[in-house]
Amino acid sequence: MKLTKNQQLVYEALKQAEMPQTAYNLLDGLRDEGLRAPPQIYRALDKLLELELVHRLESLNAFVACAHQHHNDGFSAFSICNDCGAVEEFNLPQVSEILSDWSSQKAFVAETTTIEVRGHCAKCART
Amino acid sequence: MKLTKNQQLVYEALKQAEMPQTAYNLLDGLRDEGLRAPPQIYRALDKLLELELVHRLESLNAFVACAHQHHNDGFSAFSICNDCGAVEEFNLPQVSEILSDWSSQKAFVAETTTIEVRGHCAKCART
DNA sequence: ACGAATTGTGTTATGTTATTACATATGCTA
DNA sequence: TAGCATATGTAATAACATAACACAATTCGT
Ligand SMILES: [Zn+2]
Ligand SMILES: [Zn+2]
Ligand SMILES: [Zn+2]
Ligand SMILES: [Zn+2]
Repeated sequence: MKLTKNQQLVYEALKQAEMPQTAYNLLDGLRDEGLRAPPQIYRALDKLLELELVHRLESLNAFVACAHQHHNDGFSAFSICNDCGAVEEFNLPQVSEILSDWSSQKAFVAETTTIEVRGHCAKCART
Repeated sequence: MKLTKNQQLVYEALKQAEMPQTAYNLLDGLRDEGLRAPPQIYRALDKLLELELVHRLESLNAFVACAHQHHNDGFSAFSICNDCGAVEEFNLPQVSEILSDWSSQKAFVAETTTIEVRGHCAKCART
């Protein structure tokens, strides 16, 4: 799967970043590369989300590169520290399983499932 | 627990509504009651969220009244139809359990956990 | 009952996030 | 090489959320 220039720029920027980035963060960081307007960022993000190379953190309005090799099941789960902003992506097959079962029962056709656990990371909780 | 006038207005509006409402939807609906500016809505919502009488649907930037009697575990889960916008709140204790275990292992202190399953409801998927 | 502290309110202005609309360009394929 | 789908650049605008300030109401200890 070949990414276009803007898609690569945004993807690389997200992989470099150690923290979630908003669209406007990304835009600021990529001005030198010639990106100048929000749609350029959002369009690249749309494609990357579709490919699941990137996830959107709904509760932060921010984006991260997928921490795993590549998945295409539409499931993602994160813990997010309210103090330092650290984010960790995790995968709990049991949870996916239970949610799939629930969907089947309800005849709901799931496309994407997002889990966001907000609180305090080990480091911040210690203080 | 006693709600103030604005909090009651917003809460009632959300309970009446059969669909998730954005803050600006609520504002429009409550102009006749004297509410005129976004902060009045957002402040009421903040309080209602804190009491968990209301939930925020992160992926929609919208709000719903809690479908359950009252819970205070910070945990909520929804299915959201991308076609008709219908939302269903559900509760899967097993999932809460697994996520709690994961948090414990990671020494992550969870405050609120949100699950949003997006896709197509039974009715919309049939067509 | 009094004053202080806290909480809620009303309002204006502003900040942040995301999309619409339209013109142009690029790459593929019939 | 014409047509089509996809990508890009740009300006303008829409949608969502908060900051800051003045004032009113409520709570609580004395
Ligand atoms: Zn991932
Ligand atoms: Zn932290
Ligand atoms: Zn609830
Ligand atoms: Zn539906």
